[in-house]
Order: sequence, then structure tokens, then C-alpha cells
Amino acid sequence: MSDLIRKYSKTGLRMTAPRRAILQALMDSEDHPDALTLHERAKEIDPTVAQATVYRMMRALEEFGLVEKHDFGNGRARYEESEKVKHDHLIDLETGEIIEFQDEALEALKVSIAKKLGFELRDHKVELYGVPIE
Amino acid sequence: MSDLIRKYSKTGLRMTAPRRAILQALMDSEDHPDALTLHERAKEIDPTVAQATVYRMMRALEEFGLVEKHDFGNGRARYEESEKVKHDHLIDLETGEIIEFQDEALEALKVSIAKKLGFELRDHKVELYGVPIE
DNA sequence: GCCATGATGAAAATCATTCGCAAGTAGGAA
DNA sequence: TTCCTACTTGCGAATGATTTTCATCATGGC
Repeated sequence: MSDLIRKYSKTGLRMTAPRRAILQALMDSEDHPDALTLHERAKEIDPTVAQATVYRMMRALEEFGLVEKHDFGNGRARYEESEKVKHDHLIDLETGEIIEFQDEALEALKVSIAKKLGFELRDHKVELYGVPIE
Repeated sequence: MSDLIRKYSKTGLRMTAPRRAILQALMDSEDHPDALTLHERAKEIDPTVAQATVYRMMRALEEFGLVEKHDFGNGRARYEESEKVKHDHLIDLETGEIIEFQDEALEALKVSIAKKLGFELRDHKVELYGVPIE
């Protein structure tokens, strides 16, 4: 059984057809869809889902930490399921493709920099923008 | 004479009263103002400056690299004069205050991670969000 | 099965930002 | 200096993403 569904059931939020469709669309996504794209995908499962419901759902999922919201600079927020292993993103400026990466040294450095400044790190955002070599 | 004015004159864009006011407001700012705040400040110098002009000007300044645009997650883009020494930001989640920092190891790591993934780093965004220790 | 509390769809409302346009002006050319 | 034209401006309307309103509907504990 999916992790996301299990986590969702722990939030106390009601399970409804639109929400099931949105959760399913999210689990089926391998990319980082924005709300409108997610709406398209959810409608394939349940054609009655409204845009507003997707926006409401994404906000709720984000508040409960089940989903992460990103702004990759193109005007629409994009989402991905939260995972145990944190990763950051590199955006290919030529294709818009998003590459995920995970780097221990970087994680450690973030914590250490925050501490040096007198802060406890609560959240962070690292995005690299680049072009393919050659 | 200000660096910003000098750099602006090299862009080929015309110098007008509204633009001079916006540039001055920017130079007088020690924080990371958003477009509307900048509009307020520019109006103190030249009360006729319109919002649209501020937005147009900020877009132009960004395109010429004289200014950096940030999204610290509060819905409005915020700006700061570009500087020779690059720095990143740590946002105090309790006060909203923005602390600038510069870390050699972090800069090097960003380049190295991008290269390892087969990319040439063109731009990046690092934001740490934290709460003061104690 | 009942019903209070949540959830939903549709459309209107917000908010930051951009655009259209008619009128004004910087600044190189003559 | 004066002219002329392309660049700018202010204003208000337009946009586009996201949020809210509201009347109606449905979940899930009892």
C-alpha cells in the first residue's frame, strides 16, 4: 500500500473521491507537476475534480508535510511527494529538465553554515541552474 | 560617483527622472526591497513615478545584471544591487530578517556538484531558513 | 441510518505583475 | 540650438496563478 495514502490517512482529513484522484495522480507522477498539470491528471481518474480542489488539496498536503512545493522560476509552483532522503535540484536551462541530486557534503555544509550564523536550520532551498557541458 | 549609476549609463537605456529616482531609491536601500516598497521610496524622490515604471525598470535592471531578483517565498519578488562578491541568504523564520553570508566552500561545492552531473553552472539559488539558537 | 463538520464545484475575488495606448521627452543628428 | 524619432511614461485595463465565497453535498463517528 502506498506510503502517501497511509500518511494521508494519518492527517485526519477526510478521504473523498476528488482527493483520492489527486493523491493517485501525485503518486503516478515521476516529474514535478504544477497544480494545473496535476488537475489534468486527476481529471483522468475523476473527471469532476475542480481546480480549486487541487489547489486546496496541495496546500493541505504541504501543511502536513506530505508534499514539497518548489518555485523553479516559471510562475507556477511545482510539487513532489516528500521523501525520506532529501535531495536538491539542478535545472537544465536548455530543456527545463529537472535533475535531482543528493550530496552529503552539501547537507552538512548547510547545517554548519546556519550554526555558524547562530541559527538552527529548519528548511533550505538549493537550486542549481546550468547548461550541459559540450 | 555610484557604481550603479555608472553601470546604468553603460546599458544604453535613457536616463529619465523616474529612472533616476528608482536608481537612487535602490542605492539608498540597505535591505532587500520588493517592487512596491521601491515604488514608495522612489516616490519620495519623484512623486510622479508610477508602479508600472518601477516594474519595467526592475525587469530591465535584472536583464542587464545590475540587480538580482529573489523570491523569499512571500509572494513578492525582492531585489538587491548586484555585487562583485556573491553571497547567499539565510532567512530568520521568526523575524523575517534576511542575513547575508558568503562561504567559499559552498561556492566551490556548487560548481563541483554541477560539473559532476555534467553541467556548467550558470546560476544558483541557496536559501537557508532557520530560527535563532536559544 | 443520522447529522455535524468538512469538502466540493463554479464563479467571483485577489494579488503581483504586465500590457496597451496616447502623450511626453531624451539625446543624437543636422 | 532645434528637430525628430525611437524610447519612456502614467494610467487603467488585462493577465495568470492562486484563493475565497457560498450554497450544496458527502464522510464517517455515533
